[in-house]
Amino acid sequence: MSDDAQPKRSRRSERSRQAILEATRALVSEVGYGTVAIETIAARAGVGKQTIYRWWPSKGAVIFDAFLALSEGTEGQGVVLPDTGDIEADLKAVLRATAAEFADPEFEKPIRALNNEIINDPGLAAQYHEKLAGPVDEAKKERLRSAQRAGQLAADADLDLVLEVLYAPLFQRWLLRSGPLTADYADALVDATLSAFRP
Amino acid sequence: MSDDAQPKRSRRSERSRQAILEATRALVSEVGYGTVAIETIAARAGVGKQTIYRWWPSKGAVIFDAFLALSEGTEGQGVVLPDTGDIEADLKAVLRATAAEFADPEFEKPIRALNNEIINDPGLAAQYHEKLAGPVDEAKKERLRSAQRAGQLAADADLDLVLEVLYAPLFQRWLLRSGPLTADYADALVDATLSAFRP
Amino acid sequence: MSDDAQPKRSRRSERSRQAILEATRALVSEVGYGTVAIETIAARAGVGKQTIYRWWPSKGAVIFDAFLALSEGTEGQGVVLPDTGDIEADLKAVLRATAAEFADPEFEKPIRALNNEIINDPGLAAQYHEKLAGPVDEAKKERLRSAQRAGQLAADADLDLVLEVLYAPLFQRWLLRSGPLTADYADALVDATLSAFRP
Amino acid sequence: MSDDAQPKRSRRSERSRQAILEATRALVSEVGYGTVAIETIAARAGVGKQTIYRWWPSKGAVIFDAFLALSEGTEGQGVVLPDTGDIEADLKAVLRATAAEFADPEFEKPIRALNNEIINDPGLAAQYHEKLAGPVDEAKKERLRSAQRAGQLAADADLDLVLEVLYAPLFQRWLLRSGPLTADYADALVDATLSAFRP
DNA sequence: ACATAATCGAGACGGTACGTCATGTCTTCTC
DNA sequence: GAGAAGACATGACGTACCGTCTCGATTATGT
Repeated sequence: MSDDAQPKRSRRSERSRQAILEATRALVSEVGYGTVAIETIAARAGVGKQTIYRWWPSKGAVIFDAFLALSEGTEGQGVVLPDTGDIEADLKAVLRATAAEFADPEFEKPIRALNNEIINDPGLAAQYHEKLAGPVDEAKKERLRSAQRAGQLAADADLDLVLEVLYAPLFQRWLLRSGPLTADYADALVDATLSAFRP
Repeated sequence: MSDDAQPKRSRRSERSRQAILEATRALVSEVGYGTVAIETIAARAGVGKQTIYRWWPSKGAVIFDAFLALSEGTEGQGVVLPDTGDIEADLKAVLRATAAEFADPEFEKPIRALNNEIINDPGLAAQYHEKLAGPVDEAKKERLRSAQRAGQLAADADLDLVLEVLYAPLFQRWLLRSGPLTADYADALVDATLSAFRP
Repeated sequence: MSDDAQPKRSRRSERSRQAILEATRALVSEVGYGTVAIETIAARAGVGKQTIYRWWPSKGAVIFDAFLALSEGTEGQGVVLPDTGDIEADLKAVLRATAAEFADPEFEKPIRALNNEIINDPGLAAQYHEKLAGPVDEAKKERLRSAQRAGQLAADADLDLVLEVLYAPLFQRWLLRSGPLTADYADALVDATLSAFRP
Repeated sequence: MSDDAQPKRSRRSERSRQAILEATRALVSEVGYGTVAIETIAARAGVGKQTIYRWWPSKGAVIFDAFLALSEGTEGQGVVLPDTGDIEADLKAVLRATAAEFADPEFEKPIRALNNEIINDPGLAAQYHEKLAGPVDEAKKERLRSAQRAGQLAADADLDLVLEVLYAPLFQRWLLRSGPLTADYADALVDATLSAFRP
């Protein structure tokens, strides 16, 4: 997508790349996924259409890269979850925050746009897991491992499964709009999960 | 969606309606969601475009109705889950079947198309919960209630939550392609869920 | 190009057709041939591009039709050349007028555009001879026949050849800009032609 | 066109210049005028686009130069027409040869391309008359002068006019495809011309 | 003999127009 | 009067070239 193998080899214009990603981010927030046209992105970025087609294979790839660049800037080099020693409290804090983020109408359109791309393009899904979800999940699993060491979680629990039981219901509710994303709901999910994977 | 209050009042052609829904189903299976054009549906159904626009507000609504009609035909009037008295065995059977269905490439495109509509259109989401998910979920909850009565599940468990913990991880794996949908995985989900909501 | 075989059969919009031809005429006069874009014609005519592509196979065909329609309107049903009985005087009058028309910068761009199309498209050339040049040439030949009857022109002269000897030098001078188009030059051409085909 | 006053001053690559003209000639023959793109010429010539833009002001200029170079190579330093003492026979031979050349489909596209440039670009037209048509016309007029001296042509005939009456009808027939270019036609033109300018 | 600057190949860039496709509306004619 | 057929204005698609603009990498002098 955005190769950095031989960084000096390409004559690609960094200026244009940034402008395109920035315009994409703005437009996705404004009008949502389906309505974003490549022509509009190009116009907004002050760039020829060909410059987009030259470097990205599809609209989805541009949108994905826009988010990728955003998160790269945001995270710095790593994500760490709070570790107060109380796994229940820590998870509830994190899950409540996630629920709140999902509930924020501000994030609605961009996150939906991103998910739309991932859902319909296996290639982007792979990228998503590698570049975006992967590091975050690893941080979460690190916190769970700490809980295992503290005897708050079964030592033999499959941490990927734990994460799914914890987060998938929240994600599904948000995606399918099948229920409210309240703090209570977040708490209930943590309770259920910890109950399922008790030592 | 397209139902009138007075069912006999409309001069609508049932013949055309069926042809449209059938053509929609076929085309979604063949080419996937994004590529289905209303023009193509009309041509395939041997119907004027206006006949589609007259009765459905959007492409999503047509696709949704196509599935709705399908399931109405399939279900007859109700869904019942097996009840051997062993909730664990019954759930594993059901969840394995669901996992297998998701894994079947035959169902891939239509189900993804349906979800696509639901995800991006709140109105369709509501319809989905009312007409499609609702009855099925009710059947599942009936089986869970039976388990509660049998003392295999906490009497005060929130059955909606139980269903989410059970199904959402499977749904998410499929949607985001984040992992394989094996029978073992289905079993693990049942185990975790029952462990979480043990009496 | 513009079939009139079954006039009632087509659902074609006469309004759009006229608007397109009118816009084409205007644009050709304004910017010349090479610069006229189909997009611009469509925009000026308040018409979708597809409406142009639906009815004309090429830009050249549109331009040609624009002129065709113009001349159909102009001519009414026939062209007649003056016949004072003096072929030399009559031809000089006509040829001077033609030279003056060619020299008029106002007609420069449109006529060059038309010739451009004819030169590069054999199909349009055929149409040109049938619909535009044909009737005019016939009128000219009628005058020549009158001169033959009056004994001012060889009775066995090939009238097509006479017309070519008379007009082609003028046309070539104009097209290749190889010399001035004066009244004297027109006179000299008439003299040479009459001299060549004297009885 | 691209010649400098001081021939040794320029660091221009003769190799590239030749490659460009050669590629242009080949492409014009293959695809005709309208379709030749500068990008294609550059690619075919193995040359950067800028090298073309640096030395020629327009596509027309390149095409024109391609022909100019060709004819310079062909002619050597001068053109001479046959002079057997019989002007009629000599002209018929020459005009038949010209008609045959025009009729040769091999020459169709290149000559049409050249004329296209000349017709639409006054600057190129001037160059054409000076560099290409001029010398040839001078040779033709030299033969006509010889005929005048031999009393086969009016001594006061305007030789430019004679040439036009002789050649323009042929040129026009070819350009507008208004008739066949036969040997008989060539003969008829010579007859008419000589008849017009008899002493 | 070599530094130095013009020229070269390559090709990315912001653009314009292309010809195609699908949208949703409107019109015409048929059953 | 609903329906099939399909023309219409609109507007995005992805492609082809335009003419300009860097990029190193050769040349080819002219001190």
